[in-house]
Amino acid sequence: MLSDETVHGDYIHAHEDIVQKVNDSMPEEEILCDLAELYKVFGDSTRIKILYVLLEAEMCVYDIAQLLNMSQSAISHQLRVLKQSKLVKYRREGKTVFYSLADDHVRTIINQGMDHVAE
Amino acid sequence: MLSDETVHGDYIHAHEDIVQKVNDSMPEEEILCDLAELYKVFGDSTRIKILYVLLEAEMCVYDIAQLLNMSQSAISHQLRVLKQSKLVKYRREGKTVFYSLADDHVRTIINQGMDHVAE
DNA sequence: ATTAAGCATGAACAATCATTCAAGTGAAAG
DNA sequence: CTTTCACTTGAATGATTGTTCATGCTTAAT
Repeated sequence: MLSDETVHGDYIHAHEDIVQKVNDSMPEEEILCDLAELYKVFGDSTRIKILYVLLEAEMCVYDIAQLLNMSQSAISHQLRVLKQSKLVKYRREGKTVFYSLADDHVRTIINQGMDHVAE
Repeated sequence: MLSDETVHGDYIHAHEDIVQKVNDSMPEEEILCDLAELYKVFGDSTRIKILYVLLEAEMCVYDIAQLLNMSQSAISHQLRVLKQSKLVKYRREGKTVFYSLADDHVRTIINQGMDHVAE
């Protein structure tokens, strides 16, 4: 029986050493969830478009809405998500609110993704 | 009236020049949607964990399931998504199927995200 | 051929999410 | 103070999605 196989709990599997090795080098559960949350924000075409727009210039809500052919409410909702994830910041000027990218990190992440999409 | 404002269609807005500039430099709709689709795949904690596991070593479905404390079916479903997005590849050895990262691009994207999460 | 292990797949269900609609702020102008 | 503009917010709704459960497929061994 048992040649290179290992008994572990109730079942048998054949790669105990690998599982052990990987288990040691795994980051905390929470870190990985945060990472997934971050990517989830990028994983919507409306939000990607907004970020792409802001890649070029700071812009007010109404103009973003017009550029993307969407309601100003929809844009505002998504800007809220982007704001909560610290991907954009805003500044008020009279009645108008201007949004812009929070930092250059966002730029890097988007470009990285583009490389993969472009193949 | 109209100082630096511009009439455009039915409404008035104040930043025609910026809108024009951004509109010119926007990639095609389809490219941006592909980009969002890519990030959507990274935007799930189970899939991120799978990718992280494969970052260390190639591994069979059952072992991944055990490592993440999840059913083999759930893992298989997510591996299907990762496969369709060309993020992982597989190789068969007898009854066992070994999965591994498709290329080093995946590694780069994950590390990039980690930088942002770590702040 | 039968059986079992390892994995894939389809339907179903709960949960999450993006948009719309309607109503509510805050700032500036009359 | 009232109105208007730019934007925000909450509830509602339709769509998408991750997991489970049951079943089917592949390979190998008896």
